[in-house]
Amino acid sequence: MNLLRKLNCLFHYYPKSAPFSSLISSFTTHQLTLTTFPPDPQIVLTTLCSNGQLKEALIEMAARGLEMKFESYDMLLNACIKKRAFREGQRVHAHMIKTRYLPPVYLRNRLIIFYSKCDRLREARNVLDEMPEKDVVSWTAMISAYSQRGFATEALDLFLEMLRSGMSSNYVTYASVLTALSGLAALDLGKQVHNHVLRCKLPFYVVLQNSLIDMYSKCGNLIYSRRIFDNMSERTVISWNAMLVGYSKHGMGREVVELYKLMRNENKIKPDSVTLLGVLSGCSHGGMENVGLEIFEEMVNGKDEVEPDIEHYGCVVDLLGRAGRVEEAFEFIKKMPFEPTAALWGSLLGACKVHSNIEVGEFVGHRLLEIEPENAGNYVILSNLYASTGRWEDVRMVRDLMLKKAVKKEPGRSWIELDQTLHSFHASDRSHPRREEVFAKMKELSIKFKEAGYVPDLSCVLHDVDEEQKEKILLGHSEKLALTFGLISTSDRAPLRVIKNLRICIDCHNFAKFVSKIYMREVYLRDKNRFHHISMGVCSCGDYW
DNA sequence: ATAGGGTTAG
Repeated sequence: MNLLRKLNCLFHYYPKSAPFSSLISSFTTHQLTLTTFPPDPQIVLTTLCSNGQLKEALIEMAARGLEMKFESYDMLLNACIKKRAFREGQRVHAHMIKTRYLPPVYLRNRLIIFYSKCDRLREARNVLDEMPEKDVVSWTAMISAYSQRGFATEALDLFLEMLRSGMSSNYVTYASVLTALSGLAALDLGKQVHNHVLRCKLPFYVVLQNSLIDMYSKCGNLIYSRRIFDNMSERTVISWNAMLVGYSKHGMGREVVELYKLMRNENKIKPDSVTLLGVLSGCSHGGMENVGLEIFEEMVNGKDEVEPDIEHYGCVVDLLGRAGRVEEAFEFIKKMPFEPTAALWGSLLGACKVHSNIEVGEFVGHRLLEIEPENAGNYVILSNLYASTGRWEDVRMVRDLMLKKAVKKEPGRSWIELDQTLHSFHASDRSHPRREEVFAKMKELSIKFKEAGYVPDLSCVLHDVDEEQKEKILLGHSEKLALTFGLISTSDRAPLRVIKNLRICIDCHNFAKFVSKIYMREVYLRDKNRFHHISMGVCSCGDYW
């Protein structure tokens, strides 16, 4: 330990670019008083790696050529993982190949983890595919890499491949698979995995329980989440956060605040930054502005509490905006101790749209187009704002700007799970085997709903086409297709659960209300941000989202 | 060389 520190001090006397081995030989002659010289090369590497001196460590690696060992590679890779140093890690990998070193499973797993932490999933997958033998960690590391980055189908495919190969899973594998299912909101599949986990009679793992809480809430079944939460004999802050965020995403402000109070009263687990994000956004989505503002006030004044960071300030902008206090939100942004981010302006712009505040909205919108010109959503909201106040020339101006900048919108997709199968639709999708039935039903619904008072909101269509064409485009929106498909494929009164990868459009939201009212269906719509629970024509989001 | 891979937020 002392030696390490001494070695480290010595290094600073030499130019950093000098090859390491020459450096050592040069000072061994002067420093004979030091205890164990020449130093063990492993200790040299250890020191460099633990100091994060990657460049020097790589020079040492090159100098050692074939003498690199398991421990040396392990050390280097771990340092690269910690620093997310892609280039450096790649050189370590290349060194193994060049020296014909055959890494054992453990080291190959480190390579998979290294590549996936650097966001290089293809490289990670190559390592996995080339492994002569894999263990449970190899598979799990890759599955979780996919799940965490939103590649849910790839994660599931790989999980199936793992099962087929005869490898058995453990609780970490299940937790990763559940994350993938949360992303897809595949409730039935999630339940199946849950059942399987129960049958396996695994011991109690908090991590696994946490991912079950999250899976059920993201699949729209909060009752199950709460049941798991209540039955836990031991909880971590993540358990509380998962439950709080679940209520928040479902717009259940009262439950959020209640659970938060329970957490404070129990006084066993300390809230963290994520807890407060969940509570504040829960108050915002759940229509409890004043409670949220009070909690934020406590954060600002508190002593050993969580210190508010920019995202907490963002929640307050949301809170004020929702309450229609748009000017106040604007002033709040100007006074914050942080530089406002695009996301923060975006939330204010959303509030301006909902409350038709053209003065603030115009300023914020143009500001946003400057700092985030690649985000299509900004153009759409600003254009909708202009449309809602009849400023058609400005609508055209924004649309032209959007065309000029050629911003690409992530294609909207919606899906619905029936009999453990996900049926996915994009706008005006004609690929589904039952498309004819779906389109026939859509026409019927359009007429029926109009009689009941549905007015298509043409301002949701940005294309410059005539009204009839606009209505056609509107009717082809993916969430309407998925809803209609659900309606014709399930029994009367069965609830419908539709998921959309983007935020839901106002017209589709309204359309879903008519579905719920006229067909007496509970409609659960999950969009990018939150859940909409629509019942008898009324939505839990209070029409603000 | 018997661990590592894992859960919440956006």
